[in-house]
Amino acid sequence: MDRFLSSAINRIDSKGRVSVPAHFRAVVQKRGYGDLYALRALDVPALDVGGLDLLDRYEERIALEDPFLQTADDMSFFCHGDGAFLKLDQDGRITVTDFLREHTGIEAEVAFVGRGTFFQMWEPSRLKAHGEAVRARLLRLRQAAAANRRGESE
Amino acid sequence: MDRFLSSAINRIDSKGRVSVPAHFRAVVQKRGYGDLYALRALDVPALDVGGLDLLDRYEERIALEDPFLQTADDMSFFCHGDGAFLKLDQDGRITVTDFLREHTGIEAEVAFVGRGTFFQMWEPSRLKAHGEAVRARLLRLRQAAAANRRGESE
DNA sequence: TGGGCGAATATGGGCGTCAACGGGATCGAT
DNA sequence: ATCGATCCCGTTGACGCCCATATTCGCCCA
Repeated sequence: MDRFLSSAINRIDSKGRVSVPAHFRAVVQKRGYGDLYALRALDVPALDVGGLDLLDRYEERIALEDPFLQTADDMSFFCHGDGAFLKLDQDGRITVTDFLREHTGIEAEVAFVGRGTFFQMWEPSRLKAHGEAVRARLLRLRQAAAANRRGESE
Repeated sequence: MDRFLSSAINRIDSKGRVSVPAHFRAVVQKRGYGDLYALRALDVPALDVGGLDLLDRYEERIALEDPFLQTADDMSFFCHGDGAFLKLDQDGRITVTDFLREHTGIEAEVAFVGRGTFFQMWEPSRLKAHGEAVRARLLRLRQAAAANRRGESE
């Protein structure tokens, strides 16, 4: 398996370390990621974590912008400057720095969520709330679509 | 790694010196930069620091301007005249001169921010404010794009 | 089908190394 | 002689390395 799938919650120890789920570590190795890179997600209190190829996508996008306009600068600032390296120690743990805690609200536990080509880190209770909100939105969407279809057929 | 990534905050000592993050120093060496060159960023209170190829970028920009107009002259003055060399001592520190403090408001601490091909130096609290502004702009961009897509599909 | 064994994983903590930091010593220019 | 810049060394604290323990889960066998 070469994609980040499913989720897990792990505890942060007294030294501020947390184990990355073994399954994720296997994917990291299979994909040949040396270092992990974490970005603060734009609209949710979560971190997007992946290899450096995570940046490639952003850099391609930036290349489409006029490099002398503000937007290109903002994008570069966001992906180059507002990220952090997560170094796996040889037991497969990373240290949770203030940089990570600030954006996510993480304190004692971390929820790891697979997202295919990358994974996310959440504060568990916020993840739960977010998950419920996502389900509610999708449900409304589905019901709205059904209502439209009934309306059209009349 | 050959790009300037992530960020760090370091203290200025009583002699006015500050350590350039070890990770950045490694990139400097890998890129073969002898001296570092610092330019005052145009629209933010930050310094753009990199090798002399940093100038290439600005010179390309100037080349796009009509040499008979004032803008080209202004730009040349800005990038050729308004920069400073930063010499790394053998512990990897630079001295923070008034030239650097003036434009940035730096006093006791320096925030180093990777930007891919170069890095920036900020006064930490100003960096924080700027970062939030950038995120807000990017979020608006994202939401505007989502609204467009909905609009098209109707 | 239930119990127990063993491997893999999560977790806790001691220890060495390195980077950031502080300050004395040296050199040179004014 | 003084000031400033550079070198050099010692200290400190954070982080990575290593090993020990615990807990979970799957597997095998009775």
